[in-house]
Amino acid sequence: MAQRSQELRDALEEEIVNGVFGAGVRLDEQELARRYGTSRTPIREALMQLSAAGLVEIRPRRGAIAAVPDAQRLMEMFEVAAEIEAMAGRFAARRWTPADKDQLLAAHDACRARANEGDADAYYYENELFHEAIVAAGHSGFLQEQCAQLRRRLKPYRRLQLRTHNRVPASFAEHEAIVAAILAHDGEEAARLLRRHVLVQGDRFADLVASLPQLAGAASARKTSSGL
Amino acid sequence: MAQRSQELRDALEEEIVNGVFGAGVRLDEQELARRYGTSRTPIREALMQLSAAGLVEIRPRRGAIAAVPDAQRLMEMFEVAAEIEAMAGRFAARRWTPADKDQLLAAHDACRARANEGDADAYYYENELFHEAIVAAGHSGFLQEQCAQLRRRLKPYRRLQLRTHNRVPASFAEHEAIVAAILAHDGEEAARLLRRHVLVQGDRFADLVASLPQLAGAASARKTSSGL
DNA sequence: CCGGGAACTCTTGTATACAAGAAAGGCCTT
DNA sequence: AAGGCCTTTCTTGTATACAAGAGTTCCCGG
Repeated sequence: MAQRSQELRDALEEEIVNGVFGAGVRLDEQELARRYGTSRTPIREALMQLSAAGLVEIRPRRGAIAAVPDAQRLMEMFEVAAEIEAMAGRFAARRWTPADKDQLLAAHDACRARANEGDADAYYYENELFHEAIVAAGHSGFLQEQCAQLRRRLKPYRRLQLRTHNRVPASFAEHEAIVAAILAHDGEEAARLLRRHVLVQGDRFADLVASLPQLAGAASARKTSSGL
Repeated sequence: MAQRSQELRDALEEEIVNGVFGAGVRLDEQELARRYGTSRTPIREALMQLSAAGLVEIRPRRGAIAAVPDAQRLMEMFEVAAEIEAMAGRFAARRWTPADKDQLLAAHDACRARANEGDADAYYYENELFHEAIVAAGHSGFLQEQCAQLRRRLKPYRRLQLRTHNRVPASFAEHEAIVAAILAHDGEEAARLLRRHVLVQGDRFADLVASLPQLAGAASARKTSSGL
């Protein structure tokens, strides 16, 4: 059973990632403590963890602010995410086992079902499982953690992408090719396809940025100075 | 001027990364507080940050233990590090500016000088700058941070590698090819070369593991913190 | 002689008290 | 009236006090 400070960390992360706090908003410890019905101590511990994860910036003696990424940084994150997923695909192509194959195909079929229904939100969920299946087939716990962390931070922006551009049919078609490459043990091809697949969302990102005032004006979100 | 808890975070990170605490050793808050001449509060906040960074594991109500990676995980980390550096190379090949080129060549020349002197430790230092120059040329602040974080954690193992296998001449030769590929804007080639370059250290890692009893048997929690 | 359980101890988790720096606002000077 | 300095207040950072769960030990029963 997680301690209070861990629950708070998750709750705060959720709120920050979902943009409940605007870019650069000050996170007052007392206010948060009141809001969550606890003392400042667990709040501080949660903020420390989030600071290490890059979700908040802590300026000594001057409080914590939500480190909402600006457009530039978001692009960089998408770019890295694409490469990391590609890496996972390369690993998966080399190392998949029959069990991994079953998982992958099951996830792929689930995507097909949701795609045919045309439900973007449902597809998004199955899409996540599909990508997780690829990562799992890579058999690298460390890579899995890195993926999960990055994915959590990009989650709201990704979901937005799928919905606004109605990418679902194209996304599913790309999945088809990715599965084929992985099962054929063609790591390079799988990596290339995955890179493009994930990056498409970032490529069109410039359009999205223009439509999101909160992002366009996010000049105050600065690089995290956390050494971690 | 960093706060106490930030200094403590760095100090503890340093000690953990350098293996002052053996694998799985319990980090007693009171003891650490005594040792650093402070109260438990900043210690706890430092541990929280390190937990988010993956350097310690916090088990609820049961204290924190040093999360020293075992051989398997270390391999995974090397593997991911290799891919990430490769990614940086691909970016660099696409985006380098004349200033980046100067930096890269300067770092490369410094490596040459140290390699000719045959000083492995000095070479190791310049080698780090060389790789940092590549990452910088990729012009992605996010990637830069990811690299820095991973590199810090692998640092002690990497240095060990260069010294024990006398890889310096080979390493420098590989640098030569990498520089050429980047300056020729050949991202794929740069990535391929970098992946191999970094991974060599991991490939031979099995040998190293066998020679380090503290790693080979790291599954059990031992109190001998006098290691290395 | 060994296993189970209850009391005890020790550590962690949380709240509160206190110290010290930062922001804000008023007052005095020019 | 404007600008700078001082004071005041508010927030963060650290220490300590307290609560509660986990581990340990020791006794008792089988």
